[in-house]
Amino acid sequence: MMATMNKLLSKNFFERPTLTVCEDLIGKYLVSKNGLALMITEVEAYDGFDDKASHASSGKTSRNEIMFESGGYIYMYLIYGMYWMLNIVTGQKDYPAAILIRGAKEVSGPGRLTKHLNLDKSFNKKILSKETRLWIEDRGFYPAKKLIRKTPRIGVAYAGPIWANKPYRFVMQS
DNA sequence: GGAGTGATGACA
DNA sequence: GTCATCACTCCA
Repeated sequence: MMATMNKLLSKNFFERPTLTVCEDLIGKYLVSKNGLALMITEVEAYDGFDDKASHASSGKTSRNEIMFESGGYIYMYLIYGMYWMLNIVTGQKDYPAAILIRGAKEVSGPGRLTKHLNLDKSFNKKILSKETRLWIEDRGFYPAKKLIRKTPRIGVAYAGPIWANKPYRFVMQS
């Protein structure tokens, strides 16, 4: 009988195209050093210079500069003065892209997720790794692609109809 | 349906 | 320096 392998995803997993990484992230485990491991079930892509819903749509700023790095970095930002959003940078250097982790099997909602894992600004610009105390593992679970629903992103009406309606949200059916 | 909350970015 | 905005959550 084969033992279950928990494989820590390496940086090159995140250096691929954002939408591909989104689909592959569903069913992976977000693990923190305090022992919590949550199965990722909902993510959103923010991809490229032209994406009007992305923080990077108007160029590089001190807040979003980490989005321009190569994949595997953590981008944390505060929203509505209360909630930290956890994003994983994707793609190649100088191409701004990231994935918002919106929910897990055990915890739904991006703000609740970070509160549950005690994630805040201190994780910003760090790389996913055991040293950082936050990483993502492949635990051998691969959901059927037809169980991954693609929908428009949440809360991005400000981006205008074209970008608000892009099917950039990936949700695993429960 | 509506309020809370404060860092950030745009503009002057 | 000002000020509007916001990749959300909770309570009614």
